[in-house]
Amino acid sequence: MTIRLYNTLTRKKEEFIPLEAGKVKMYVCGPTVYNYIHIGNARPAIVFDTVRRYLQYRGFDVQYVSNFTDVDDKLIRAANELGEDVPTIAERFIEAYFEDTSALGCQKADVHPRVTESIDLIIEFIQALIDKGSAYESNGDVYYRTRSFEGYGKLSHQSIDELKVGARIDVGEKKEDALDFVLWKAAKEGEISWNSPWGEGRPGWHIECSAMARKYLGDTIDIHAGGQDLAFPHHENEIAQSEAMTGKTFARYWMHNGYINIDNEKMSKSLGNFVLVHDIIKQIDPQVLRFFMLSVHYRHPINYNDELLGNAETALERLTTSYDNLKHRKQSSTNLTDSDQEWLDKVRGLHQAFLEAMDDDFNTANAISVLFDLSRQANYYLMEKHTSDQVIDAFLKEYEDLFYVLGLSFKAEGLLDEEIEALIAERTQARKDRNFQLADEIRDKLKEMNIIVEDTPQGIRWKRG
RNA sequence: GGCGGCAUAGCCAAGCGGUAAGGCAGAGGUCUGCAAAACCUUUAUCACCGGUUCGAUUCCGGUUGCCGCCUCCA
Repeated sequence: MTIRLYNTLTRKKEEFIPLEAGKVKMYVCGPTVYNYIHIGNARPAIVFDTVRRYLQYRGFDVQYVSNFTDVDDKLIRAANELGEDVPTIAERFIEAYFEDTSALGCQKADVHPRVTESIDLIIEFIQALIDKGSAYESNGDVYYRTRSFEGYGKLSHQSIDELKVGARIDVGEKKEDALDFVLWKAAKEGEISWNSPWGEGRPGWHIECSAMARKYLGDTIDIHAGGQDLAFPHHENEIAQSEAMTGKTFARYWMHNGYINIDNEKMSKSLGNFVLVHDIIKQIDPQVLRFFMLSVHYRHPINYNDELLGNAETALERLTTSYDNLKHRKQSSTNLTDSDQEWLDKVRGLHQAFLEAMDDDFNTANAISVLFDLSRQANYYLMEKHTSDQVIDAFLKEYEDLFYVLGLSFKAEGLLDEEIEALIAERTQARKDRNFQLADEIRDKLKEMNIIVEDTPQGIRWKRG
């Protein structure tokens, strides 16, 4: 079995073969840290975290790098508006980024390089491009000579002349050609800046990824990923910079995730429909957001609204309830019986189905449907009079493995305090006495205390509401 | 104008040559002291028109309707 993934470069699903057997070098474009991340930023974080987890699960040693753009126009503007300096704002939102993505089940990258910590590197990179004739200085700015790169447009599949139609030249820019893009921006009065061979200034946006990817992952990386909108011009420019620099293929597989719409409209500031992760996870379990995003194939657009999120919550509960019920039943399960082998085979079959789904371009939608198959089988099994530890454990382990790969987890229910224990005992006695009125009163009382009790043939089962 | 994507049940969403996975919602039922959980039953001529094929939701062409990129953007 091999993993196949859709490569934007070739517009085909390709078999994934890393450059170096068993190792994957992966670079994911990170956020510009001038605000809390919105759910659109969360999608690549979640999707590519899942890709990483799956590759690791399949035995690859994954080196995962994701940058922070901690200086640019948006940050400078935010700094001016808030009356703070750029580093302060960047630091605050980098911390917030880690909080938010961690709540969403995303693991930290192996390296999170920042532009402001990579200035020397970037300057060297730009200088090398100038030396090779790929870039030129102009009034303190440095531009990339786009037409000098033969393959320009190969990722977005546009010819350079068609692109020219949409290219723009800002007032004050001194480009040789409309398609040229900036590598180094001369500082305006009072702006945060660094000294360079071309005077005070700061890096342009695209150069940072080329420089940092190369430093941490080498000349050629396996997977380069980001939002769909980054394909052009950002990724196209990265290719031009990096390949002009090294003469080697920059990234072998390009992955791009689709957009999120809010009530069928693009999220935008002008519409005022931005949903920040920071806000939404106060209202819902962050896992629900993750589950919701993974329930759609990563390349397709997702529509977001409260109702859909609510559906996802109910759906996820179906899985966690099934898991909890298995755990509860384990207390009364016994030894292996003759028919158990059949169940173990079923679990194994579902495991294979999960791998097949994920091998096919990380089809998490199908992978999740396998989880529902697993819950159905588990629920069937729980209908049996006798259950064995071995089968229950197999189901539990399968749940845990698959949840882990998708970055989901089960809540630990913890222990009950004495008061609640006593109430449950009292209710059990009341039911034994067939005093159902009292039993129901206690059940209501527990419910008010956020404890839901359920009666099963194996005794009381409780969960937090 | 150029490049690309999408159109599947009330809603969401897989499938992409052999007459439609899964979830949510709805209806009916089983189980239960009542519930809950669970299980069973039930809901689709796959936008439209042509073509290729023994056979198309799935491939090709066209039509219509949405959407994205080409400019900062996940």
